[in-house]
Amino acid sequence: MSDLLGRLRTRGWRLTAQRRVVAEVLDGDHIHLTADEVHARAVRRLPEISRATVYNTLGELVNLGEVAEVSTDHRAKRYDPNAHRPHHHLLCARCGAIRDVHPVGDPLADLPESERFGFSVSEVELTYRGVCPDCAA
Amino acid sequence: MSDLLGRLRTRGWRLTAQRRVVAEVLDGDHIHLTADEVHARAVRRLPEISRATVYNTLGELVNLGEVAEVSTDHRAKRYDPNAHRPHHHLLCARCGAIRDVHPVGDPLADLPESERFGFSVSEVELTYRGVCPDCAA
DNA sequence: TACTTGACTTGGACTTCGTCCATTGTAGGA
DNA sequence: TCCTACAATGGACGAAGTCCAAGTCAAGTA
Repeated sequence: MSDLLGRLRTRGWRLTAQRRVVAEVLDGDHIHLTADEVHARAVRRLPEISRATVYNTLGELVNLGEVAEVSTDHRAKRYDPNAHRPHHHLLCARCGAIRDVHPVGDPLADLPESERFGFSVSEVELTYRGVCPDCAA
Repeated sequence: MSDLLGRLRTRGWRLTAQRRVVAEVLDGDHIHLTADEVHARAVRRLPEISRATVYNTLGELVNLGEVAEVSTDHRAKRYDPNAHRPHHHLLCARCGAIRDVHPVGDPLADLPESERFGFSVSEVELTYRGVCPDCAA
């Protein structure tokens, strides 16, 4: 995620105050925010920024592969700035907390040809569910 | 899923026309329906059934472990009556089609203790994404 | 069989998350 | 500095899902 802005500029991204702020918010250690949380934090730095712009910008960042969307069932989608290092997610069924995890092995290789039904499979998403230490206490 | 109704009755479920219809709809080969699709099909058999009842009933079936919820990112949740035989999903990024698949190996075992961060992990959900033969054509 | 009661259903209002669009603003090249 | 195509705005809209007060009914009891 570092030097995200530089990378985007070379791809022809027009650099506006709003986009800069959204990128900065994601770049913090506030990981896995919802769009509304991103908006709330963005507003602290740029009070006039609109929800629509936050959604637009997040959508573009996802398309560009700079940010990953995570659907957790816990209502709103979350945005994960750690899109460059492949990883999966571990989430707490009680409070919705998310952690990035790195399982060993390659789940893609575990899907035999006979189980692919003619699909060209390109991606795997692995979500572990459990109870986090705080909620277990 | 067979004899679902019998199983539910022994668990103290009150058997109403509405619940019976929802169970029947899921029991068909129409797999992975959204709540609205379930409602649409239920209405064909029982015109007065309300959306709220469909949502309630689906929620109960999920709690009882008879039906699994699948979040596909493609907007609405889908309901999978095949909850008794563990499996994962393969879905088409273009049209949203879903298939049940059975990868080899156990992804739970692939998450080392050091990557569990104190969570008690109990479940894994594995989603393969790709393009189905129809959409590739 | 009729009665009773607590569980179930209803439908409409409401909430949340997200998209759309016409208008206004502005980044960055000439 | 000026132009213009791209971006931002905000308010209306839409889809998915939840909530609730009032009415209904399954099934246990007599």
